[in-house]
Amino acid sequence: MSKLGAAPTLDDVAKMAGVSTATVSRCLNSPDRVVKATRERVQSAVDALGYTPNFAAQVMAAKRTFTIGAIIPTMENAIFARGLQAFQEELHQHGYTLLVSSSAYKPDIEEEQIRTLAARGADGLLLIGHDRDPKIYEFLNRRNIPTLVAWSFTPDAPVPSIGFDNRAAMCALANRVIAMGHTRLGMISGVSAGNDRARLRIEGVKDAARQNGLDVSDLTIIETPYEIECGAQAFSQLMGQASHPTAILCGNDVLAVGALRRAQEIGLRVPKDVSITGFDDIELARIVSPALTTVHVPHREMGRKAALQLIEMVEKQVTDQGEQLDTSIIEGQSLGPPVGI
Amino acid sequence: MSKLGAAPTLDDVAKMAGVSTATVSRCLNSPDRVVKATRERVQSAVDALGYTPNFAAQVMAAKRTFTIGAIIPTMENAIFARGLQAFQEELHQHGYTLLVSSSAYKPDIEEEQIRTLAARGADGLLLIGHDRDPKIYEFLNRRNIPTLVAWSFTPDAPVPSIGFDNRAAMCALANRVIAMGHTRLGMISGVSAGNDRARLRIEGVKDAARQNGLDVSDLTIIETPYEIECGAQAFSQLMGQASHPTAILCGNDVLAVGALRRAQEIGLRVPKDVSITGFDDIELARIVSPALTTVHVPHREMGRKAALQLIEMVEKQVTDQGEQLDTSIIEGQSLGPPVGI
DNA sequence: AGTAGATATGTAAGCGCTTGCATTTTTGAT
DNA sequence: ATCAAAAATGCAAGCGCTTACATATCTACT
Repeated sequence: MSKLGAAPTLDDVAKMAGVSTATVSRCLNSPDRVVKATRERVQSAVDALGYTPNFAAQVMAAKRTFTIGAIIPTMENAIFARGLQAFQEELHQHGYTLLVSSSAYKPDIEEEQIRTLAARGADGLLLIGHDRDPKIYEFLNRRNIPTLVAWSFTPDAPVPSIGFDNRAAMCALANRVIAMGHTRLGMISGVSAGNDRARLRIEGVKDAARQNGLDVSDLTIIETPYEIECGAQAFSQLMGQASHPTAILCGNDVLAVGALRRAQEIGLRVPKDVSITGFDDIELARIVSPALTTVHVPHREMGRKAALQLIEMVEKQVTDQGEQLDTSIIEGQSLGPPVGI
Repeated sequence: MSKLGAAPTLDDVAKMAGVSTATVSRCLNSPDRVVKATRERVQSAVDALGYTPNFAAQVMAAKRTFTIGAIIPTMENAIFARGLQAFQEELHQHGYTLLVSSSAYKPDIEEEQIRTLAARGADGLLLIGHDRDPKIYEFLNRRNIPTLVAWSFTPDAPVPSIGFDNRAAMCALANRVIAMGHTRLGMISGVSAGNDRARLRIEGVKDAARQNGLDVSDLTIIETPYEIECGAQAFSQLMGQASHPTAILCGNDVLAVGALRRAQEIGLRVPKDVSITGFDDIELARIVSPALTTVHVPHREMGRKAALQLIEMVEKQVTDQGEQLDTSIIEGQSLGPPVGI
């Protein structure tokens, strides 16, 4: 018997069952290669000892971890929660474990975490968005770690992606806003540096402006971290302008909720006095009143498909193109026609 | 040089730098035990090769992972997010990595995850609440894995805890409600089986009722999962009763938001027609209107202190009692005096 | 009964790292 | 210069597991 406080090992089980460690290992990993009587003897030794395989040792010997790493920008709000949950569930179905960490939208932290996950032997990696130092892609490539990007689909990026067209989605929403009669648009965007989703959503608004003959230079865009309070501040800033916008497109629902709250605080009626739109369609968007008009993103589907594709990449060593998912516009009550001028 | 696609090893670095693997290891782990010239030579080999230590091998050899595991009931809503974030930050400060998984409030999943984390060599574990199969505590004890419970403080439990007195906190809130003049109380609680927080909060409401001479058997309590929609349904159910409550205490803010939304959907004004209270003081509580009257829990402080204490348990092999934190009542606009009968 | 072929089990070589101990080199006091 | 003590480095034994290969045992025929 091993020392107290130390976990029982394969060896302990083997001794107790009167077989070799190889047999115990086989009982656990490919039971059909072991005759029933032995298997049962081993099983009861396992139970008696409360044996659990040592993960590190398994990894060393088998060179597989059945672990997938995911690095998301934040856990503080719900943007990634639903998609990640679905991702996790699908992984679990296939016998994989998910390791999550969040980078707080900081590129250097993300890089450190990618290295950590690599060191921990992640069989594959899920990252959010494409924008990052090319050296990271080199590293991943050299290490031969299958990597998939989610929340943003771009066909010819260094790694395949599964997501949606942020630019087109935001453009569609902006077109809807303009079709309502708005000509003075404002935008509260997330910080676009190193964030392709934010960058593309800005482009989408600009596309719509151009398509409708609006002057793009009239469009005021404020970039700010994805936090409710920041959305509120940006809203004040936009509305403080001499000729303030009649509709404000927000880079995501969190910012939109901040803007909405501030609007109500300063006595503006939404959408009567000002329209506000979001992006993502997180639960929050439907809870506030008026409910947000926003872009629905198929989070669960994205998470599930990302898991399936990543597993395929890991197991088959193939790399396909990825997949583009559709978004749709959710009609809330936060968008209406402009009143007066 | 090792095979392509394989990570460089200590050996590769050692060869390139012309030293032994022991020296390379020391360079990385206790640089002061190596003379400067050597250290620099090794460092450049490390850089040139893009070497990252293999985590599994480190764990096997050193028997330490510098990893702390945490199992929380859910990531779907924000209840644990802030506390966990603080926990993580503090761990990071001390060189530890956090491994999180969520059990979806299912005891068997939690047990499996505890075993998984143990197999992965977690140096310590953070669990939420005390209620679980005693066998789990035996297992943890046998394996000698320092464990701390958060979100609920109970002095004489199997493992130390850092949290607050759920019962007293809820009792204080209920007293406040009763002091407003409410006599017909309803409660929408989380599922109390295997959840001491939920159970104690129910007790807290009962305590307050008794203290004020109300008939406890009049108190209708509905148990339902912690989801917005469930809160909404429970609200309908409570208000459908012949003599419905004038104030509804919810087991947490998520349920309260569901109740609030349903109230508004069916045209009840809060707090004029019915008062609603929450628990936890998550961001959501302040966003809805009217803002919730709720119990503030010092999430960040709890997370931070949990990290510090757990690290101490891991490093010093000591086990102190834990700590009780204070809660306070946040005055929102969802609680008011009852109107009419 | 005898034997080829299949099936079950054992043997032992690593996987990449840390670390106690042995050895070599440096240091500094004589 | 000399030598003991201190500092730097090397050697090699594991850590607990998987798995290729070797060996033993069992089938089902002739």
